Amino acid sequence: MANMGDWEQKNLVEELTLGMELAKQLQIHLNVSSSPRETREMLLQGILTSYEKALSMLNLGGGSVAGELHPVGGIPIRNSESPPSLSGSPRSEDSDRDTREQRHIDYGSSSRKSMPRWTKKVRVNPGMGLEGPLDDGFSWRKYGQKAILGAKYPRGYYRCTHRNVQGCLATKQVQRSDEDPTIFEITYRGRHTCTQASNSLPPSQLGSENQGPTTNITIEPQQNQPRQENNPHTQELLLNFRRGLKVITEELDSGGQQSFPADHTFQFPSTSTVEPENSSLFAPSMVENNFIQHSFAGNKNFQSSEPELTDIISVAASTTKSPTVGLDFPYGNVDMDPSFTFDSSGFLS
DNA sequence: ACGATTTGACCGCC
DNA sequence: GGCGGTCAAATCGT
Repeated sequence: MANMGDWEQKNLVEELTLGMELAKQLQIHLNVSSSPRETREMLLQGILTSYEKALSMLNLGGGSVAGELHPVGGIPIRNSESPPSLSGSPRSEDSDRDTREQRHIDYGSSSRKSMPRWTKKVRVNPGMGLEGPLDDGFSWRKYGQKAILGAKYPRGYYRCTHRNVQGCLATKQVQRSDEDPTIFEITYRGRHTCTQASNSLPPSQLGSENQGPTTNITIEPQQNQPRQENNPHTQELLLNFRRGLKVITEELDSGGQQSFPADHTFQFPSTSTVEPENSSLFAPSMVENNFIQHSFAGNKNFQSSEPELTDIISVAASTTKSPTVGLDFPYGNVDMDPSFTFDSSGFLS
């Protein structure tokens, strides 16, 4: 606490640095005719987001400049910790993407002391399944499930698979929204300290936990920081980004530790095609239709499918494997096979 | 056989 | 005391 100011400044710098990096990438892409427009737009979006965030930081409390982050609960924004590094919303880019995620910064509660915590909401398309949103690129292991007072659905507790091995304390909670069963709130706590997780990069590249093996975006940590905290937030965002998913930050709370953005670089392969990656987990069709961006909130229709969704989620959450290209699971295929079962509770059975 | 999931019990905080 | 979160034994799946 004493140094909040420092934090802010640091985050601000990081944000701006990220923006600069993106700008550089964009510059490169502008010179490459083969560079897909989409990529450029994404980069541009990232830059804008970065600026918006930076401005928000400067205006602290002033509501978001662009209106992207809303502290939950309408918080007076205390700048306490660090804002997400990259959270912005890659705008609502297109519409269709399968899932929509929203993140929230949770500034206030510091229940589990010290641990940064951020929540994101993920909407899943009912008929299709899981996928995307839930797969954040990390390997999670479910260690509990509990009915929450007032909540219609139970909350699932997950921790990093490498907890014992590498002491990674990252955990996450997945809870389905009562209101809109298609929405799941995923709260992350702590950051990954494991070498990484699920995504798996080839050993040679280890050190970067990003999920970027594939397609569009890759983040590369600096050498100095072999294992940096993986801020799920960011990480996921990037993941989604690369997948073309829509990510909206709603709530975040970070305890501040990371220096994330500054060290990463986005890389977009010129041809971003979405690919193999999706193939394993996301069927193309799913990817495209998975989400309807409207809000079908309130549809009771979905309710019928709730169980499925939940299952899906849990599965996805737990499995969290990373699809894709050959380098995916370092750990073995363990996580790969979700065989979900449905259960009335709506969670995994 | 190994590792993940399930589920009731236990623990700590409000 | 109640509730959320975690532990751990039993169970399940691969």
